Amino acid sequence: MNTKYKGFESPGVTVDLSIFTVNEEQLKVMLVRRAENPYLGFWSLPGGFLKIGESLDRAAQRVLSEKSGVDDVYMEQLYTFGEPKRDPRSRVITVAYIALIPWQSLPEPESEKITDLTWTSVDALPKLAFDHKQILEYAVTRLRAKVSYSNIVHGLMPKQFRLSELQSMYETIINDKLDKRNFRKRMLATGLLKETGKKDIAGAHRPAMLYQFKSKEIIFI
Amino acid sequence: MNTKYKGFESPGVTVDLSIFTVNEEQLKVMLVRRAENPYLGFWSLPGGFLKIGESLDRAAQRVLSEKSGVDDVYMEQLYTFGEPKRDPRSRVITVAYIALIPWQSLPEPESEKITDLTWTSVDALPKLAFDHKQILEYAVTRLRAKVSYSNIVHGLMPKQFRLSELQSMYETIINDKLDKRNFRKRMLATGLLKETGKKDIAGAHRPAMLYQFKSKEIIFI
DNA sequence: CCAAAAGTGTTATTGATACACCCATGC
DNA sequence: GCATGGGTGTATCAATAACACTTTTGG
Repeated sequence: MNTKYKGFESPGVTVDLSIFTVNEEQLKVMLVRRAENPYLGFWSLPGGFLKIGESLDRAAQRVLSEKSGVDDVYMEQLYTFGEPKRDPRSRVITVAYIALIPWQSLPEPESEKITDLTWTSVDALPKLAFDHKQILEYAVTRLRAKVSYSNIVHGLMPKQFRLSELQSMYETIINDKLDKRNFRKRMLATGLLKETGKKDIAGAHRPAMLYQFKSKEIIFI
Repeated sequence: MNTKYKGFESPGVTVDLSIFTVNEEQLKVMLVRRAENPYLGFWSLPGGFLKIGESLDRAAQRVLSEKSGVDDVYMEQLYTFGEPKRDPRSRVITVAYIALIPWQSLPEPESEKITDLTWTSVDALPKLAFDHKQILEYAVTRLRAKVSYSNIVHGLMPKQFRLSELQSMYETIINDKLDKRNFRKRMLATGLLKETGKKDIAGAHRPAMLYQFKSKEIIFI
């Protein structure tokens, strides 16, 4: 039931998050299984109602933190979806956000929760509740576009990484191969990276220099 | 007063529009004078409450049409602003839109309305109600950015125009001078324009070819 | 003939792309 | 010594930027 506000019926307001990570060379998104109607049992984007004293960003942070157990990750508002019939119960508009979490930052899942939360490749999505498929497609489009004109991948990388890992991150998201020499040249030319002095000695091969981003800033390139 | 929805108090939802036009080589935005509290008498962005059966886009269209008398112009969602204190009465979130209207498409203002609606240069803004200054700054930033990587200026041009008028439009928005030869070369190279065959013979100078956009599509360049 | 805006090409610079081999390590 | 990934430079091509004069008209 919607209620009157200043003579206008007031819609419900939610936030919904497309929380991305990259693992096993796949772009994955967090889905949660709905525990109530409508769409009981369907997978959906994590979300929740806006609390009355809470900013939109803060509501998104709250949902992120509740579901992922992490905080202090890259997040941005995506778009606001407000078709009248998008929620069959009553009028609900949703402010969609994108969040990025490095796979290495995710806490181990508690085994009991494992059936109602999952990380799914964006190329193998199940049926989703509401208009969440549309929202997610929009989020993936934005993410893919932004990768090519910003250093937004920062939000998906661990603190320290090899350049080959960074390249793999780009390749996974844009779904294309890049030239190694050109990639390294371009990345180092941005001046956004610094060597850590450490070397990664895992594996039977020449050790790799580890890099990190100089700053958290997301910059258009 | 906000009211409960599913156990959550539900905020009010409005749409607010930054409606731009260009005239006298200035980027101008429509402001309306508030006729009620809060901010009685202040200038503000045109806006209104979302009606319960209405999509967000449609609400924005309605406001646009009511205030400007035009329809069928370029419009896009900008961002959703939801700080808890942005409206002193109670919780209201607003979905902001950008709209572009060619100056030539605007109907003549009726003289009685002239005191509560104005087109103001974005470089000479009065104090605005609510957080409308912040919203408008964000809108201007988006518009300026988008001009350089899309043909969004289409939304501000009349049906037919000289290339020098198109160049002037770009220069006004990005607030910089462009090289005439390079500009014309680049514009024609996009393939988005076509000659109309007509010539503009106004003024004591060589007549100019008139061009128009082949399609309404906004394209990233 | 003068003022005003229209129209037009070439060169230099910069950035993007294509491409193949040697290096350091673990086993 | 071999398999694995790390690391490096040059040549070509494409896009962008800089730059000045002639043309057509009205008055």
